[in-house]
Amino acid sequence: MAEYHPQELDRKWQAHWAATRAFEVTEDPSKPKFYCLEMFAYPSGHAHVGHVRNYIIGDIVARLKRLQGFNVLHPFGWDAFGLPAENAAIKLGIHPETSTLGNIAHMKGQLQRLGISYAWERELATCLPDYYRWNQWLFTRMFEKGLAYRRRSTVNWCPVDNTVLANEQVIDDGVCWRCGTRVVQKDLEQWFFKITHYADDLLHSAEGLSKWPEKVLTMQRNWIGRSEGARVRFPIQGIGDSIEVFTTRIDTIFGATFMMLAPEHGLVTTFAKESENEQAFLEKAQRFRAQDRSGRMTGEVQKEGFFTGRFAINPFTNLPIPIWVANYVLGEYGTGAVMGVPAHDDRDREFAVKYDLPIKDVVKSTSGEAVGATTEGSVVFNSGKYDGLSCEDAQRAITKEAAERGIGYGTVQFRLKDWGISRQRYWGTPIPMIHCPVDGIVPVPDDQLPVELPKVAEFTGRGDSPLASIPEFVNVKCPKCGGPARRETDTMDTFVDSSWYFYRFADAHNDQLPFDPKKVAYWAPVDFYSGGIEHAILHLIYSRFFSRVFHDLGMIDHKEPFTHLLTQGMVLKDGAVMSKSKGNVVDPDSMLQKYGADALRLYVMFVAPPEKEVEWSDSGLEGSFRFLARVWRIADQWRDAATAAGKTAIDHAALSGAERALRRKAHDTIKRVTMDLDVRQQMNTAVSAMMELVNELYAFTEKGERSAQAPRVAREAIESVIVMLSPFAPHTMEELWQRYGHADGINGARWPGFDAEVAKAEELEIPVQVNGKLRAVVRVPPSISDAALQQIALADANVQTHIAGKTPKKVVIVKGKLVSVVV
RNA sequence: GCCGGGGUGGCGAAACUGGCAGACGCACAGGACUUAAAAUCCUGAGAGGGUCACCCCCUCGUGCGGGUUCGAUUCCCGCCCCCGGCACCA
Repeated sequence: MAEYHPQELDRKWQAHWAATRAFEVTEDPSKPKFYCLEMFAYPSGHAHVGHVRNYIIGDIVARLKRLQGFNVLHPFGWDAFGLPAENAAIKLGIHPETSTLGNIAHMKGQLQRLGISYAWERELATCLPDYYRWNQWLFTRMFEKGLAYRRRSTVNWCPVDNTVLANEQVIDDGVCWRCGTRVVQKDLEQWFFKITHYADDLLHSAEGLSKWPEKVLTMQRNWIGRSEGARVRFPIQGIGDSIEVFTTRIDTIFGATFMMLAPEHGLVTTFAKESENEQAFLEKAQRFRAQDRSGRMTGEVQKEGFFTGRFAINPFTNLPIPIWVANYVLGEYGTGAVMGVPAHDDRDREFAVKYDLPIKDVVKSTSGEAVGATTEGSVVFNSGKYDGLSCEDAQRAITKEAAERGIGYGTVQFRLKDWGISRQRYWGTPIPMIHCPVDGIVPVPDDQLPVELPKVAEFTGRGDSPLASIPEFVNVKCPKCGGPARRETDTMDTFVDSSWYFYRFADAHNDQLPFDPKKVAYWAPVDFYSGGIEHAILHLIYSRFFSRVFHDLGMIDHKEPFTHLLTQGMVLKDGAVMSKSKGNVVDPDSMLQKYGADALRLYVMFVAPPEKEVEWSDSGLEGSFRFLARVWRIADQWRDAATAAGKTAIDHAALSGAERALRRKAHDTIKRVTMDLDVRQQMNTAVSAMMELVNELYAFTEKGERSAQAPRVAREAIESVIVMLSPFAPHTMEELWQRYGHADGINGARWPGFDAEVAKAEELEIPVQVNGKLRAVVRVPPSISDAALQQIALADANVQTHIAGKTPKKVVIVKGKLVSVVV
């Protein structure tokens, strides 16, 4: 009897897979392709079981698809740029490259010890020049197309990390997403990607992402935030200028009794100059701006404002209305100015009541009552010739008039903003631009790429871009005029790196282009993508943006990069997400030493559906180990007889009852597991189905009557389990497969098929209800007629008791399912 | 406030199209094996009750209250609670 020693099997088969390059692939047009990908990893140093769950999920899918005959691309890489490495350099004096490459080596070892079937030859790390040069290449393409541009803008500045943060990186109450410090405002020249160019497409194409979680799509829709409305210009009384507002409620424009500017609005300084006390005016506006990110987002801040001294003319009533500066008007949304309609907007009402501004009702319900902010079943009044129109009709008609008069137009406004990508940091992709006093901004020519990161020795943590303090880096010749010029010293947001790495995997070593379009055409889009829900907006919108950019560059023919998205649930320990600081991290390596890789893999798949959060349980892991040992033992017990029995056809009719039952269970299990994995994506129930079959095998071995064909039937059942379980427990199953006489390795095996006839039950157990309550279960052959079934059901003693001599009013028979008697 | 997802035994969960609620596992209990224990194999178990010698039988039970239906964890209406996201976007 062979003992089950999983650690030995882990070593043996991992060495075998590496030696035979078992998971390396090339394009093969004769086979259907499957691109299986897990979100690549930030090399923090150590992966805990919360991280590895994702890789295990992906590996189950990859191995399953291989068994089903697909040519499977399953690569892995490293999101290797980023702040933590640079912060460590400042603190500990270790160069980011040293720590990053060290962390990568360690984590790669962890993944290999789990037996994840990656095509390691395609491994990439974004911090290496042969990757980030293509960020730079793409940046210059986007610059040429006007998709990358520079502008001065107010940015979120983290005083601890000394860097600009994207709006998306400012979380909760206006704090830095990494360090939790309160963000302040600062004006800087910044590079932007024009993601808003694709806002409508990103929104509408989301409808077609049928295999994405609804939750993610909703988050993206909210993020893009499309609003239909109109822009209208209000002339300023006394000067030739005007103020443009955006509104979704132009039907209420006759009720606009004041106007508000965001504190950032360009006219604020103009109005300040003509005020009595310019200094005080500007200070008040400045105070509002400071509230901006911090207080304003929590809703704690009260609505506040002050009168500018100027009036605008409502172009529809022709009445003058006061222009105020208000703290609740956002500078970066719409035009930074809004019309105040206190009767039909809750916020404006609050403001008007506070400052005693006039309130004029212009919308009422069809029955004449006051309506607040609703449009449904409402009509406008007090609105001149538009009186009596529904809100929707009034919107159309008033927009039309505004357009005809040349003072406005219907438009669509998005909440989505262009993506600021400049970072004043060292450990990122240098932005490939040169500032020339003669030629202005000049892109670095392709043949001078990559712009390599210099190996600076000192990290001071000062606020400036570290690259700015390296003269050899900064001082260059202008590519156009050859004169002295300065290099751009900012680096790119690391989300740039992760927005297209999945295409690079299709052609990871190309040194002419980011990828060969033909290779990407074969592999892309990604068929199965899994990762954390925390990337629902940022990474997954940016990637959709980049795929559109590549599409418009003519390099790919699809627009959506990920066909099927799975957001895996976190693994909790003691009710909390695992983290080093909480000290509740479960280290996969210690689990591997105790139970082997397969038990861990099986456990995380069995404990719950993949998208669900789970609480870590040592005894649950032990249970999975017990199951694998059980499979091992039953396979070992039958091995000699089963392999001797060969693979001759089974004479089903000649089997004993117990053998037929086992065979039925085996075929039914294949059916269930195939459905669960393929159609329903429910790995946990697939595992429990296999557990049932193994239990049945034990019962059969213990006491089933056997014919000469018993070993043949056992072999069929056991080999089915070996193959179906191999994605979950590849090391153990490879070993058993070999022990059952297969020299070719389980990679060469085929997913088992099932015989629907054999899988069918020989006898059905039909529940019988009387007045909706279960009263009996009758055993009948599947071929039974309704009439015969009814007769048997009614003949049952307990059924008779509950019918109590009455005549059934109705008998419902659902074929193969149940009999329901109504009396 | 708005949007999304949930609420089923002691615990993780399952129930596919409206058809035997709780598969499978964990923990627990009992038995076999053992000098003993561990491991292993087998058995039991939603709660309550009846007959209790057994086979069985009955009532209740999927957050709460209604409804549709022969029949509801599943569909409809109205609530409660939990988790996640968004939140002055005009």
